[in-house]
Amino acid sequence: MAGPGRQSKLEQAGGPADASGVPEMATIIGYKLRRAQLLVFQDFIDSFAELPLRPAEFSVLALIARTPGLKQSDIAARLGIKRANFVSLMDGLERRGLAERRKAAGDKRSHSLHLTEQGNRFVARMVELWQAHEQRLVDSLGGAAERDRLIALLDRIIGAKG
Amino acid sequence: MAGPGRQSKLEQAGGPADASGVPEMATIIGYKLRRAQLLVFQDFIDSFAELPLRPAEFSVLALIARTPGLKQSDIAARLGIKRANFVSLMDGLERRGLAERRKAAGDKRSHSLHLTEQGNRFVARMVELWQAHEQRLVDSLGGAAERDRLIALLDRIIGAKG
DNA sequence: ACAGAATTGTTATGGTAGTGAACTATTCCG
DNA sequence: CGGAATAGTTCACTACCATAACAATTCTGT
Repeated sequence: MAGPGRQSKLEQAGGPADASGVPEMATIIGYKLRRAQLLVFQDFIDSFAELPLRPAEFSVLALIARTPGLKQSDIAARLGIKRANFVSLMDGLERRGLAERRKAAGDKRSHSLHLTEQGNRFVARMVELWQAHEQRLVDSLGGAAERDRLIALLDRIIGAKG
Repeated sequence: MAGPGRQSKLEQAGGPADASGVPEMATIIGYKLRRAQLLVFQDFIDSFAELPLRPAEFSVLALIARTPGLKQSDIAARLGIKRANFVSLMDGLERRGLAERRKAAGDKRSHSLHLTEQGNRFVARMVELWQAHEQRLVDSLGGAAERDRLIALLDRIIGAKG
């Protein structure tokens, strides 16, 4: 708690800190993470000016495309979306004719989710736009190897939660 | 656009994709970034249950502590906060007696921002709690070297925007 | 010096997400 | 069968972010 004079024990968790230990924002993981994420999402939004599509909608369509027939709760849970919030999201996709709820076979409570024909065409174009966006990111990182390293590091933070 | 049968040109930007090119969420940079950021912020919030303090407030206090006397617009701009939204944020810190607006010397329009005495004590405790949080993150990453690698990769995405 | 442009802080307002509680219909289970 | 659990939905509430407008002040060019 005293003034200056010692400097050995600093630098354990945070990066450069001033005499009082207050960290510089540039060295804080959460801060950098947030800034990077906002920029990536903005680039995503810009990339999809033509469609348009928000990140959450993209993830829902991609998941339905890969695993059609899952019920709403499953899709929502896999994406970390509360089922209450998922309703209006799915309403929007249905209103646009991209996806649809079907009465699930065995369970009259649940809906199984599928793409429509139009949804399939939409997803094809969506994937093209996404690839351009993702390629831009990979380039900024310096290559696919760096992309993999970044994903691996983020996975360590995310841990078992997949 | 045809069916299966070719596979050479895939894997340019995105990771594993199915036959139609739809990416798996686990390989998407923006998705992982968002998930990791949400988890980090949640851990931050939990770490500050005792104070309590939100990430944006933390960043403002840390910046004022390191560079007292800056005017509102400067602090807001450095943190990427619109000055309109900064007002209520600063109101809260002032109401809690942690920071204060002083009439700037040369310019009667602007306010220079400073910590109060209580604010200094608060920041000292805040830094302790933050270090525990950050240490937890560094541990999950596998060490300080991995932290540095992550920051470096995120900086590539952020680019010149600091 | 003075008029017009720019800056600072502020208010008001709207949009978008995300949360928890409560409700209906249905299914599960003892 | 009857109570507990589940799926989807609605609702009220909050947090956050953006834009536009405004008053006070400062800057700038002539």
